[in-house]
Amino acid sequence: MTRRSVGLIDIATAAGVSRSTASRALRGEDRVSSDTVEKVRRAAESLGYVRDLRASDLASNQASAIGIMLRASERSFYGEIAARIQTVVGQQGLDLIIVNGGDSRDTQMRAISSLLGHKVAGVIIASGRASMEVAQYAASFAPVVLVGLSCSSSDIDSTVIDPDSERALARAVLSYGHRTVAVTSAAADVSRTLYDRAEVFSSELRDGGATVVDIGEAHQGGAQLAQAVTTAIKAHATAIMTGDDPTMLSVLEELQRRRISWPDQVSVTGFDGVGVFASPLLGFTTMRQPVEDLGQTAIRLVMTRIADSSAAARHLYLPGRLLPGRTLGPVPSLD
Amino acid sequence: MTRRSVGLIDIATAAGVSRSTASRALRGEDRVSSDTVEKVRRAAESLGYVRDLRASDLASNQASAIGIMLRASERSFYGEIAARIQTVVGQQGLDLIIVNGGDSRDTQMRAISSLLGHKVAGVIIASGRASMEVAQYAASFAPVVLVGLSCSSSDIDSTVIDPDSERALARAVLSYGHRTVAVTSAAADVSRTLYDRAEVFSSELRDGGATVVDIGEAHQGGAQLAQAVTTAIKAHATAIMTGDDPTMLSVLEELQRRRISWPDQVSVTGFDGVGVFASPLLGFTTMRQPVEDLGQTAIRLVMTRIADSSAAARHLYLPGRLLPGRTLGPVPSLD
DNA sequence: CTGAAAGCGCTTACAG
DNA sequence: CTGAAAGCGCTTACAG
Repeated sequence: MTRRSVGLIDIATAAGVSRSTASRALRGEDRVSSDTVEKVRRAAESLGYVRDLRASDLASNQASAIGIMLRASERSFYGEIAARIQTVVGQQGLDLIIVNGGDSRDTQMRAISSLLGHKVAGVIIASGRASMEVAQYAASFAPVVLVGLSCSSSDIDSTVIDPDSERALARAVLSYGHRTVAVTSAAADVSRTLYDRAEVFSSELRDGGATVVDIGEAHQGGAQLAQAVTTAIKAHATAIMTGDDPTMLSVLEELQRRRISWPDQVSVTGFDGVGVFASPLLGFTTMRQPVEDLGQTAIRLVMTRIADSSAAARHLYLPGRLLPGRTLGPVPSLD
Repeated sequence: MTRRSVGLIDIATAAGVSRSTASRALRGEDRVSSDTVEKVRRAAESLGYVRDLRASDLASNQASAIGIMLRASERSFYGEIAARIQTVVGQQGLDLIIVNGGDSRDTQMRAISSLLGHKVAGVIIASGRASMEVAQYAASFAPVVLVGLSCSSSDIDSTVIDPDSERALARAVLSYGHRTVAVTSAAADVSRTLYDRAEVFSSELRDGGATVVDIGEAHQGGAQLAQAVTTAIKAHATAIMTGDDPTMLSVLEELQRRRISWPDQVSVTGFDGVGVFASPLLGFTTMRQPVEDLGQTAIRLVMTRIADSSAAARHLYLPGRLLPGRTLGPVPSLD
């Protein structure tokens, strides 16, 4: 196993031309005789040449990658988004550098700096915990787009599910007659996304005449989750709306532990509806996020902004799709 | 929004030192007076300097990233692995460049070339469809480790679940009395992993006195899946062993469509057991892959090999954990 | 169509 | 402890 390091000089020599010409031939520029191109290509092929992208990008002042910051341990929703983005980015002939933002402002700052150090053409941030300060910092160096979390910045694009879809889910709960509804929430500085979502749920529920019970964070699992469920039960909530599917699953597991059945005793809804959670077999009532669209839109936004950095920021809302499922049902009749 | 481009010269000037000194101060080398370090750091801070990693790596002949090739649309198992790897890589102060290998040898070759062009310190391949030829090619340039798929190459490390765990799952099926078992398979050139797994299942089942019915590929869904289930039923199989959880889910959905219940009419097993599939609420009988260990081991292997490229290749097998679930049960009694 | 030369933004012996 | 200079592997005006 030889670790060769064949450079441009090597193939230029082999082809009997200058480095300049070799470079031009390899990059497929015109103004190079087809003979030369052929010779150079052949030499590159046989010597196993692979262009050093770092040097190439440096010399030509280009970027061959775009960066994405996410939280490795985040719910699969962001993972799905990342997968779509990866595909689209690849089709554009770019590479994806992925960094783990982690939970704190500091780790996110480091992650972003790393991305910027690689001189990425643009930065995509996909994490419910993203710090706006970090996003703003990144935006002073490169085009930034937020996906899966909204913002109103004038120089950061964003794309996120339409709040109307969140409201639609709340209305679905109302339509089954629920008038005391528990809603999981999150501290704004922990997850802006979950915080906002809880707000939207709550206001829509109240508008529909329901009493909303804030049962706090439940997405952490453990004692907090048990506490949240207890609070919901004590308040005689007939439905529990969670901010994402994993939380819904945890709630259901907790209910099962307590021998409380659904949807006859209590209804539960989730959010995201990606992967397994969308399975009709499992029958979860949830809102499917438009992951494909979100991913593609994110790339489109960042590409547009790379092309024209002075364009006004755009904030695009994409509709979700309600998955009816079987975890939401009518209010239990008082016997 | 100003797109600044502050270079080493700028901060050297601001600090009143040479670029050499500025560079050294920023890199935290000794032999620099603490005054100078302070001045330079301050200047860098205030000017918003971010070191160009491309230039830095180029000049110092170092690599600041490692690369991973996977298939974006692959089952979540690989996604989970990637997430763990991302975390560990970050802890090592490296960045992760992720490329989509796709299905064909050609797309994989391009993906790998791109990684090599970025001069990554090592390459991790995590895709059931990975071409060995491509892996071998990569290995002639950088340390390569395969994760989630086995190989016996002498210059490519690998880490994968222990086949004993696959056998254990087959024995669990046998222990419930099943003697006619359907097994999904895959063409070796489509997914080496699934192909091998089907082989292991089959041989263990036969050793246990069971008749094995090869019902072909079912992980594609659609007509092929329906056909596979039909074949299993016609052969009077009392259990169906699938190669991964998503396939198991598809099979269950198909069974439900046909009003066939489990495990009383037919048992079904999956494989991977990550994320939602491990939920006791859902109760799938599957084998949990040691994703955390696989991810960490992959990094460890690649790091070791970066440090000593002449080390003999290591192939590490990690044990899985049987998740009992409720999709596997006793053979239905003949009424 | 091709080549010599300057330069991309850094690092690092070498000399002081 | 610090600086001038060479060099990392490319690209690209500029001149021919």
